[in-house]
Amino acid sequence: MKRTLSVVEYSGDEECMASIAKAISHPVRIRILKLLASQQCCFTGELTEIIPMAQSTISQHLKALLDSGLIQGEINPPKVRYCIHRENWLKAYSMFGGFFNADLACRCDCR
Amino acid sequence: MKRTLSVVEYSGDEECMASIAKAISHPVRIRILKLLASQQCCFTGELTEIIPMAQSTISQHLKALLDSGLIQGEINPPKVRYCIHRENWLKAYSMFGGFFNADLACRCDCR
DNA sequence: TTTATTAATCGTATATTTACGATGAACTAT
DNA sequence: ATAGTTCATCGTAAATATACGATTAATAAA
Repeated sequence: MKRTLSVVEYSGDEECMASIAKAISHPVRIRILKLLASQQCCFTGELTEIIPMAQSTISQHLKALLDSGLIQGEINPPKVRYCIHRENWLKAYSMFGGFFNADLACRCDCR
Repeated sequence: MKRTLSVVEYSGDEECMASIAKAISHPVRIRILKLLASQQCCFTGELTEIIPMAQSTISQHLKALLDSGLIQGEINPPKVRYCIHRENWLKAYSMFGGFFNADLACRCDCR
């Protein structure tokens, strides 16, 4: 992309919110998170049985979730066990909670 | 994209979460929402003064936010006034709140 | 009527995302 | 050693996202 205007600088919070939002911006990643969170399959390979997608695609989505910090993986040869990353999950909870807090929601008088 | 496997079906909730997450998956859209929510510039043109990006790009991001339902626009010629969409904002609040609810966060015993 | 202002939309270039199959690495079991 | 299992990574094709400048549409002001 051309960027002839000055590059916009964002705050750490803005970058962080955006990157977590991006991690959950695909329905299959939401499903994976729900499955992990509800403990239906902390053990991994099950995901590829439950979700009708190529194994490589699931793996790619898991990597995206790992990179976001929302999950963690534990190698348990030859399997890998994925879990919600509790600490970051709670951070996300408060971050989104703060962002969508009702008090912030438009104090203006449009309609 | 090739899709030789069966197409994955998602729930309405999954689709909805994902589409709102996608709307806030770019830091400039988060900034716009914060500006609107904090009432610093409900009146629009100010955004293009505050944010160093081409007017067409800002407009494009506003459209994305409109499509997500998180904001609404009121034509007030020759200007347009944007606002948080209160009702959908509250929906998003409870949706994300429910999703990231601490109780769901990994009941498994990894580490 | 002409000109100015505001904001959307068009056209376009580039980057990123998403999906797949194929392959490779790490480890188990035979 | 050989074969099997599990999962990540590579290569690639197609779709989508992101940025820009140019243009257009709608309205107000002159």
